[in-house]
Amino acid sequence: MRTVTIADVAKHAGVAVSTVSYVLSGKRAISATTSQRVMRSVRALGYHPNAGARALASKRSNVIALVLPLRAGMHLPVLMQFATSVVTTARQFDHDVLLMTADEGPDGLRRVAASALVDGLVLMDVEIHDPRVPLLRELGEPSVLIGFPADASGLTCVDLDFARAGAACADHLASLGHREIALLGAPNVVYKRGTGYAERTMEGFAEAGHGHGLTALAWPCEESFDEVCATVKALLEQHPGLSGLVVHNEAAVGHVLGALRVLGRRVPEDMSVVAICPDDVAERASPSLTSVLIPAADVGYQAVRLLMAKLEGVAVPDSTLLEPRLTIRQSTRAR
Amino acid sequence: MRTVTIADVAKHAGVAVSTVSYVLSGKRAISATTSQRVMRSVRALGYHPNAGARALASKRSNVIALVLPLRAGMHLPVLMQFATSVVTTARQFDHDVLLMTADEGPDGLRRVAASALVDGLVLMDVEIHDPRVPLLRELGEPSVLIGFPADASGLTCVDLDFARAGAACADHLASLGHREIALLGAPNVVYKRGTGYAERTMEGFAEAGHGHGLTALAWPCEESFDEVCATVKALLEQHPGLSGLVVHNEAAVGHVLGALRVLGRRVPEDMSVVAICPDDVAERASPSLTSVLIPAADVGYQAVRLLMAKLEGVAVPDSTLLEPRLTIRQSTRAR
DNA sequence: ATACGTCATCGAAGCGCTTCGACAAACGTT
DNA sequence: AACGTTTGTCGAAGCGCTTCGATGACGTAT
Repeated sequence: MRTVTIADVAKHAGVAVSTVSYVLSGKRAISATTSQRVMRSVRALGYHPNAGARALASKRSNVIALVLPLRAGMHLPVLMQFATSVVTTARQFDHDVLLMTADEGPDGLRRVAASALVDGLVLMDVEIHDPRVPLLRELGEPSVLIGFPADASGLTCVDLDFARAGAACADHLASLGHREIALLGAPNVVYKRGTGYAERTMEGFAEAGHGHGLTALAWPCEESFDEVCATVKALLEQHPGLSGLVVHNEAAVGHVLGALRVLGRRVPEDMSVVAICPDDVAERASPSLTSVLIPAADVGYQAVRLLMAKLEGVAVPDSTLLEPRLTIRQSTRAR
Repeated sequence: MRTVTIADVAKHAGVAVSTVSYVLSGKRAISATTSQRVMRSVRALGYHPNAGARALASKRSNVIALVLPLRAGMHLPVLMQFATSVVTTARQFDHDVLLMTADEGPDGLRRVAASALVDGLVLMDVEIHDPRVPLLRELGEPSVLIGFPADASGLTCVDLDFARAGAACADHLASLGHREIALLGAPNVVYKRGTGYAERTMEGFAEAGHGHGLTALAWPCEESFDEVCATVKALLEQHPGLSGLVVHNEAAVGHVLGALRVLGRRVPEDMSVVAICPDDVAERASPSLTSVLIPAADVGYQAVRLLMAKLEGVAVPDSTLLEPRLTIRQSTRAR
């Protein structure tokens, strides 16, 4: 069973090959009757355009690359959510997604760009000093970054507004009358690496806290139960008046609750807890956690939307920040 | 800056286009001197073959599809590990990976196959009655499944040997002298759906347990802390002599430890716990957990390796089962 | 010397599609 | 009635690559 080509469709419909092409692409006006006849033939023969031929002739592959970093301490579930939303959105724009990991290094990006395998790139989890960024500038390939590098000039970036997410947590705790609050963040290695969102959350939290006249501390936090326990214990010893805790570390959030339980602090009676994490994690905890969610699906959608606009030659804003949304559950209460 | 084509390379090296092609593909003998001259030109010009043209002429896109299901209760981190190992391995074979989600339905698979966008498919997380399987048969596209459907005849499948994983846990607990043991598995919905690996683990566990003359129970387990707590409590009340627990539920494993703590059972003094989960989760717990790990990276590697063999026309075994490996840590001890 | 492989290379014919210019037919304008 | 404009369709020229058969230039056997 030879595969069906556009010539087969043309013959079947009794028109020229180019007419079939124009019916399918809509790039020239074709009469309704011809158009219908062609479409009927397309369906009758089960025609699917050959991707390679199309790419060769049109200089568009209708594929975008999704470039994942492969780093320690990354939050796999959230990455996965990003990825699926990028795929789903790309399909809505009639594009497919090529999955790349950054471990192939710069050459990988160079390769897919130069071979015209992809029309554009979405880079996930971009850091302050991300090695992929200079290369991106050099390639001049249409791209969208998820996250913000130090120098974002000339690039298109999308992310949750982590500063406001941190601030929202502080605001919420302040409004409940808490006077001493703390943020437990990512493991130390993440800050050392210069991960923008982690730092921005801390800054937003501290600034908002101080704005309300509160004591607002920010500590990194490792992810094993024992280390979390030790950190929480030290925190409570050094600041006995602490009554509000923000956890920005998905892997540690369960352990923080366990640690508080072990240390005899009830949530929310003795300690209010806010998490920055996906909703399912917040809901699975006991008590369910007041949280700011990371809108992975929306970020992925926006990234693809912006990339598609760029591919169409439409100008897009350099920077897109998504509003955080705080959901109140059972883990916070007035002091 | 026009992109460099094979004709540019040929001119630069003073040879015919076809000679360049043969140097690059190695499909015909080319003298060492010519070959070197061509390679020098390739590097000098920074030539990368156009993927579309290559695919059109050779009928091979050098891209494989990775098809993810999108279901509730899936272990996102494990999926992600699979995915990255598939990508990495594919690159070793000079292939790229197109990421697809099953939510596009059968038409998605049909589309990429018919359009020659991909040379083959890797389907992840295949279930007993997976709707993608009949379609796959119909398409006749080279493919490898991760997981086992009810009828695997004529298909190539890879997976961890979950039955032996369950058995390994039971064996280990039996060897430590435990007489009443239980398995806490996936949420009920997963079994209802007919998820092969979950059922096979249970069966392997129960069979091995009974083989050792033990009482071996298998319960499903929801993933919220409160439900885990209730389940563990009920289990202990109904079976006071229980001294060994196997947890095959990544999301719940932390909660199980928390529940035991709350219920006043020490691990491992009062209760030995074995987990079936990735190493990092086992190591992050307190105490660190004796575990059977899901060899995601190896499964991904094997899947791609098998697919590449099929693409080369080499016959491969229908079924590849990976041996489980049990790592002893601090959560189990002799009774 | 002649015929015959072997080796290295070339030229040309596609692969299946898009797109450009051409062109007839149908329409509106004066 | 003669002339521009649209409108709808066609044919042909590529896009950049692979691959097949042809062609010399050799070395070796006759």
